[in-house]
Amino acid sequence: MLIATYNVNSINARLENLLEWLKAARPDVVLLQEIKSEFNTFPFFELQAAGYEAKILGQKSYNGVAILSRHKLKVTAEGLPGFEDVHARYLEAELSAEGQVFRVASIYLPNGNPPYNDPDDDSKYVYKLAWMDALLKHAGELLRLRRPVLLGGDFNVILTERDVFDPEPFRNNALFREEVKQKLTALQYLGFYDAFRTLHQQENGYTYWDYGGGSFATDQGMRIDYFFLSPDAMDMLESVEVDKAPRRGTKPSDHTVLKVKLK
DNA sequence: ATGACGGTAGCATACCGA
Repeated sequence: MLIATYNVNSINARLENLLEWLKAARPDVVLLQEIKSEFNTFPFFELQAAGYEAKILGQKSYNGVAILSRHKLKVTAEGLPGFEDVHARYLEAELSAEGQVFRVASIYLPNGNPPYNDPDDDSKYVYKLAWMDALLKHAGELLRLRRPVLLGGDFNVILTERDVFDPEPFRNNALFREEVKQKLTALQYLGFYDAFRTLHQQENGYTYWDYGGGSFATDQGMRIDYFFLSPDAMDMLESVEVDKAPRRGTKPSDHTVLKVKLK
């Protein structure tokens, strides 16, 4: 059972890249973020031809999340339960595979910049913190299912100093401020595991490299895409890896794929 | 902190992102 997460930075701009990667990697489930598409512009037919059913929470121009699957999906939440949101950032579904019932969520956590040290505009950072509080609350509810739960996506948080090429310029950045690091750490105190870091202590695990300045070539990236697994999912974990192939080709997303393999 | 760079909307240039 192979489950991947990928911030595509527009599903339509990335369709060729995505189809090529699906064909090569043959994942069972893919969590997508920043599809930048609403229902009527989403490439359902192309993905279906590739073998994938798609459920989406779309939005015109910005944001938007989707779940692709080779197994039948049942949507369990469109948007974070209990949180009024004007953005399409959370889609959750249930699927049965290999005699197990899984719960997966595709998460596009708000960026939050500029942070509230900018007196002119604190709204985006305040929104990010509120969004994370709602995620923590709902994550606790998901744990009580006692099922394998996989929360995957672009969390827009650099968890620790080793998760970025140079922590210094980011000290006051909304991706690296103490409050957001604490809130994502709290997800782990609840009982979720940072799948990649649990299995890999040495690799940097970067999943994002800025388009500019040759940052991919020099590996000046950051680890901001994650899989957080419930204990029941963790028991099934076989491997986690960053797949850099989608970041290499022509017209790539600025993110790449993170994938987990379950027994 | 800012800009480079890419995507979207829509037709020139502004907004968004991490």
